[in-house]
Amino acid sequence: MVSQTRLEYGFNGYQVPVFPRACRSARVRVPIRKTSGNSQKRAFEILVSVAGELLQESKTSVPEDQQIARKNLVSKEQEDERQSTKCNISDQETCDEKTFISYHQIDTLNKFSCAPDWFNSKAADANLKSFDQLANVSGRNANPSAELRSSSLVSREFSEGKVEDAGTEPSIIRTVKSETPPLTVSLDVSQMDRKTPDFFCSDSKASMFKDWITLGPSRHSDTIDLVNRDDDKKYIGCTQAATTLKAFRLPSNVADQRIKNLSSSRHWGVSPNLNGGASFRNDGKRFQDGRTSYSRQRSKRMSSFKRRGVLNQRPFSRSDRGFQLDNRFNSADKRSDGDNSSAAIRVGSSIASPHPHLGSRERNVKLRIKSFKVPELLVEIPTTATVGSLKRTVMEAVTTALGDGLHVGILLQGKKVKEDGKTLLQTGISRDGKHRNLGFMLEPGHPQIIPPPCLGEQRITRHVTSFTLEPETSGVSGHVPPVSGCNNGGESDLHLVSSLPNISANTITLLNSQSVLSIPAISVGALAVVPTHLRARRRIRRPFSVSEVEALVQAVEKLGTGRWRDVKLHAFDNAKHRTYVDLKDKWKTLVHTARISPQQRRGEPLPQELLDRVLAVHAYWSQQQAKQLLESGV
DNA sequence: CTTAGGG
DNA sequence: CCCTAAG
Repeated sequence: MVSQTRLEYGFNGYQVPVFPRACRSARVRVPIRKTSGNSQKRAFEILVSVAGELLQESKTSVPEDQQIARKNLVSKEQEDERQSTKCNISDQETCDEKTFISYHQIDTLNKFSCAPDWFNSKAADANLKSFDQLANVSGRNANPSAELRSSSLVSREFSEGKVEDAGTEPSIIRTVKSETPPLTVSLDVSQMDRKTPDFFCSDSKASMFKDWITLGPSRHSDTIDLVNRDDDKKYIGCTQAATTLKAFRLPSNVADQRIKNLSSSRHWGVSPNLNGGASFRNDGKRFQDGRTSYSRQRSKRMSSFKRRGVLNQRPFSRSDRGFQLDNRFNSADKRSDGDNSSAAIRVGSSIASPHPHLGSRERNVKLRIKSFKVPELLVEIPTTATVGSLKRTVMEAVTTALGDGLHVGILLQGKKVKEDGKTLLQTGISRDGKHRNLGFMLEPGHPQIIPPPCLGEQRITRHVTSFTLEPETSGVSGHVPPVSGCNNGGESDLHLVSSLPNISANTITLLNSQSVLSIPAISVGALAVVPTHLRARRRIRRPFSVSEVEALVQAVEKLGTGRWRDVKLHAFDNAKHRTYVDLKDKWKTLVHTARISPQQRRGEPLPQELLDRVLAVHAYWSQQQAKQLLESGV
């Protein structure tokens, strides 16, 4: 059985791995497995292709030390380049169910830049080469930092029918565009052929979400089955019936090195030259993988700036997940709902019935996501940086873009469907015979209009977004191997089942372009001014699943409160994203939840039995604590 | 680094 | 979830 590598994510020839968050942490292994196994549990991939354009060249010269830093960076990059040529993804792609790729072992970025031959030699390189040349030129002009704005083109493409770059300045982007047929994002299984360099480049060829996504009420429960239509193909997959698409992050061990060279920022602005340190943390690193680095980063973060106070008035505090909205959005004041501040997923929906003989109830709704758009990125990279670093930088920007806080919104005939509890039938999504405009949106979790933080010319914007499709999982996440990479507590009721392949293009209906507005561009001078390492990112919110709560309660029953590290070790050792502080916090909220009325509770409803246990356990250990206090006092 | 609590 | 003071 030939394996289809799922590591190859198109991205203007660059691969953009989008992995479940759990897979990002160090020592996490991601399986490449055949779909012949458990066909009920498949993973998604998102293909991201980002085109860009050269915005402007910075006129500020760069301090000496930065020059040096850049120099180092270059040499490092060159070294990386050399290594990267060796790696070949195909080495891993032949893995079977039992085969894992350990990102721990992989020199991550290099590996991910391990592209098929066509990539390393062909279009992408050519494109990037032009940037390189241009960069060198501008470098001579004492313009060490040119800004490259990577913009997603999908929206425009779709709304205008073609890609139209209004820009007049000769930019490398044009080169890129010319050689790289426009298209932005694709989630495509059938086109994953690595021998098809342009699969992500042409919207005709690479219909983005080639797979049908079947939305249908599960017969069994609310569990979402993610099924691939083709059992012969391989996947990087979750082992659970859950899917999560999130940004990839470096393994912490590599990260430390990388961070110095690469801007691995969650922010769109990426400036390796300024980057003196980590701009992100690895999950779990705080107390597990990087005992040293955590303190290092921590102290760095703390010593540098009190970031909430110094950098801006309210720089990113609550707005971590918010998009930077431009004026029209500000004035629109869509605070209540984030309809505007969303990236759009265009969906061709065909309410086809695979089984005409079945009653309408049992029919599945097949939905095809034609494409989706990634919010505009801004990338800054020194002109002395290598092509390879550019690749990586853009890649990181994109993966970061997909990394956090994005929710999926559903649009039906231009209207946002918010009733997560309703069935598709009730909503009308399953109405057969009529092709309805159906759209998906990537939207910030908590839409907020953020007043542009102005700090002279230093305006920072961060778009921390993610595309998460995560149904419930069955197992206790603390007990499942990280391989699953799927986390729980999906808030979406999406039932994603990729299924039948053949979709005629004419079944595709495009969204009303007014329904989905794109993320506005960020002003040029606004980004990449403040060193990214000064900013830390808030971790994405990951609601505890019922299973996790069960595990937590059980552990606390056994260990008591106040031993959160032990609790962590006992019940959540494998859940790298759950720190003992998290567990402690969760317990806190659990106790609170158990006390309030069910009507006031939010999130996935917890079994009353569980909450009762919480109260009982809490009472018990509180009493124990009191006793001990008394004894020690006396 | 862990705990405990406030935010 | 984040941040911090304390231990």
